[in-house]
Amino acid sequence: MGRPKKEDSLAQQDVINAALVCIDKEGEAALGVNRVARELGIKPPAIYKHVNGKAGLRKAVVLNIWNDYLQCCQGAVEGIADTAALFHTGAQAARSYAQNYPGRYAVMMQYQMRPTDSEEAVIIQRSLRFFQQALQLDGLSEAVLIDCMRMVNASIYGFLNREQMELMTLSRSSDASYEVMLDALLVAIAHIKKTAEENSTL
Amino acid sequence: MGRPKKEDSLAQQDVINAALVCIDKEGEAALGVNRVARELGIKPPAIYKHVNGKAGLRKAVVLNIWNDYLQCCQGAVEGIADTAALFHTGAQAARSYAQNYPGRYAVMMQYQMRPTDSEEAVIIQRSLRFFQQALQLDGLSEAVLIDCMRMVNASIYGFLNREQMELMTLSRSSDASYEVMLDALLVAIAHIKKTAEENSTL
DNA sequence: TCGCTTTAGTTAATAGTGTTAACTAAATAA
DNA sequence: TTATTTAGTTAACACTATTAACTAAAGCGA
Repeated sequence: MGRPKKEDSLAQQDVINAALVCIDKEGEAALGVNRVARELGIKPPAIYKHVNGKAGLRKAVVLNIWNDYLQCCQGAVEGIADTAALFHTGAQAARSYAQNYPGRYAVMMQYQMRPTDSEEAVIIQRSLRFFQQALQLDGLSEAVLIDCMRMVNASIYGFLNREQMELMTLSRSSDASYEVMLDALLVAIAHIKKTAEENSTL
Repeated sequence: MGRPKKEDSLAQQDVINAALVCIDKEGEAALGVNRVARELGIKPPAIYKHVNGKAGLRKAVVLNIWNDYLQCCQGAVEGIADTAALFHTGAQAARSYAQNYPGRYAVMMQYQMRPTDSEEAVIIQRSLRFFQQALQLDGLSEAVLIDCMRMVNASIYGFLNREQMELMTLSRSSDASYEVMLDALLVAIAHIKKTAEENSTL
């Protein structure tokens, strides 16, 4: 049946890679059909043979970035035993990624993930699991676990976002503020666990 | 000299109001020259007589939303004395605004504020002052104060953002998680203050 | 080998965005 | 009244995303 593959023709991954180049060079706004086609040296309509328009391009690129990001973070914490060290290292890895690839980070975080989409749901699960395992929140009730995860995710995401928005202009080093926040979060988690235990044994 | 004002001609505030209507009806993407002109019943180029293109429109609308938002939050905490109650009420007001006006909140938060711009700098100062006074962090060193403010802002901003991204789909009530986080943040702040004191008296 | 089919790419066209320039008409100030 | 100012217009241009129709090359089966 016809023409299944040719060696030098473009694959979907080539389109994604070109999009990443665009994003790294020019930021989130460079993620568009026309701009990426220009990068590939083809005309815009040809992209539709590899990806489903702008929406499909965005989705494919976002999933790719998320996988890369999670792999980075997972790799950074490999082999660490101590909980606090694990958490700090993971959080630092996340911040490093955001600083090394600000465009990718912005694209990834601004994308509205849909738990209804099976591929995106997998990523959501993996990303939740990352800090969950880093914090070793095992023997907890469902509600307490969720509360802790929501707080940690919100705080770290929020900090990195405010930093990317260049809203950390005050004299104080943001590196130091981040470390202070991570320590404080561990205390906050301990507090959440403690009050939950108290309420359950009343 | 000519024609200073006419009663029924459009003013800049009319353009901003029309933009707010668009945003409330259709979300952040509706903030554009063409869409707003349609809402006003004029042709797109006429908007340039009142506002400096898309960038000027965005800026004017964002400043307007920020003022409205801060007024809302300030009004909510008026007359409250207890620190914890003040913080909780302020944080709840912020969340209510985000829930009542998701489009405005998205526009406001995605806008890259520039401390170099005098009008935007005023807003940044006011917004920082809000949680600072709500937490009554008076007798602290500059560094500790900044660390606390950065953590609180990051956590609250992050939580509201994750919520708007519809990433709080788990069974657990997000209202409850928010309350738990606010309590935990107060504990975290106390911890930051304490360790700072210990380090300074070593 | 010859053709048939598939497919990556093309051109052309449509609809939407933001923006500038040139013009019109009305309202005011002199 | 006359001159000036200005809110709005139309026309045009440069982008964006997208579809339809076409081209040409690659592979499959005969």
